[in-house]
Amino acid sequence: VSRVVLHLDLDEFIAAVEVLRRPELAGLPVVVGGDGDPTKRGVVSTANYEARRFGVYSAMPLRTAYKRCPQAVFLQVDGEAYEAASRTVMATLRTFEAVVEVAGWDEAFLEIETDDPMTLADEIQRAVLKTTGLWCSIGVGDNKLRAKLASGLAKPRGVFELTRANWDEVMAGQPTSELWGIGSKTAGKLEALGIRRIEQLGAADEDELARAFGPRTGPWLRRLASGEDASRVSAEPYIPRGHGKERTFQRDLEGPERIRVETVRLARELESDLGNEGRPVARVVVKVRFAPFFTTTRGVAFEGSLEASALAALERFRLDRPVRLLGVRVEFADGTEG
DNA sequence: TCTGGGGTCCTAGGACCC
DNA sequence: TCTGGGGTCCTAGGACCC
Repeated sequence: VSRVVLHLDLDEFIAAVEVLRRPELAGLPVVVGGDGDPTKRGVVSTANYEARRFGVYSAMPLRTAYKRCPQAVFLQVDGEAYEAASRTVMATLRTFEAVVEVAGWDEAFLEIETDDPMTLADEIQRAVLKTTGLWCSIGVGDNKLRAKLASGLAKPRGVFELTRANWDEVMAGQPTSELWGIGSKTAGKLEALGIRRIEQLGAADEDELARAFGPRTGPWLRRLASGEDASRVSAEPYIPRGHGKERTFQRDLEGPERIRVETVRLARELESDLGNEGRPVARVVVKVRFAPFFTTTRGVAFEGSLEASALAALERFRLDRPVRLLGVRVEFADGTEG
C-alpha cells in the first residue's frame, strides 16, 4: 500500500451546474459571465465545451465571446449555486478514507493509501457524478504538483497518472507554460533566455534564473521543471489573509466626488461582507483603475473605521482622470504569516 | 465601447535601526 | 570630508491562479 495524491477537477464546472438545472440547454453553447449581458463590460467565467468549439474561453471579454459565438446562451454568474454544488462535491470526497484539501470551488486534492489508484479514481469520479450529476477529471500523482498537472491531462471525464516514472516522457518536451505557476509573462521571459521547453528549464543555470526572477522564484522555477514538490495535502481549514470588494463600472466615473461616493459604498459593502467576524484589520488598501486600463493601489494602516480608512487611502491618489474600477480590501492583523 | 472579481505570494526599493 | 554594511519592516507593483 502506498500513499498517492489525487487532484480532482470538475469539468466546465460553472457551465455544467447551469446546464444541470436547465436541461433544455444541453448540447447548446453556454457562456457564463458577468450579469449575462454580453454587450456589457465583463469576462467569461466558464464556457462549456460546445462554446469552446467557437473559440470562447475563460477570462475572454464577454463582447469578444459574443462576436465569436452570438448564438450562445449567455448567463449571469450565480455564485451561491456553484457554492452549493461545490459543497456537495467536497462532502462526497470526504466519504472516502482520505485527507481532503479543498482548493477552490471546483478542485480538491486527496491524499490516500491505496494499491490501485486508477480504480480508486474511477470510483471517486462515479461517486461525484452520482451525487451531483457533475463530471470531473482526476489526476493521480506522487505529489500535488504532478497530480494537478495530471488532472489537466485527464480532461474531459478522464483519469491520468503522472509520477516520477513518466514525468520526462510526458512533460520534458512541453512548453514551460504547461507548468502550474508559469504564465505568459514568465514563459516569455524564459524564452528570452532561450528556455522554451520544460527539459531546458530543468537544465537551466540556477544563478541565471535567480538573477532574472529573484532569489526564491528562480530556484523554484527549476524545481517545477523536475516535477518535484514537497508540499503536503492538508485538511486544515484555510484562514484568509484578507478580504476585498471591487467593482468595474459600466461607465467610467468622472470627478473626485463621484469616486469618493462609490468608494464609501464599496467600503460599506465590504463591511457587511465581513459581518461580525471581528478579525482585527491591519491595513486598508484602495485600488483604482483609471481609464483606459491603468491600475494603482494605495494603502493606509487601519484607523477609526473601514470607511474612514478607505477615504484616507483614496486621498493619496490624484483623481484627475476617469475611473473604470474601484476596489477596497482589508488585510487582517492576525494573518498567518511567519 | 477589448481587458471581472476573488484571492495568494514574491520582489524591490526606501526607511529605519544598529 | 566622506559616506560601511546588515537586518527588518513597509509599501506598491507584478505575476499567477480559479
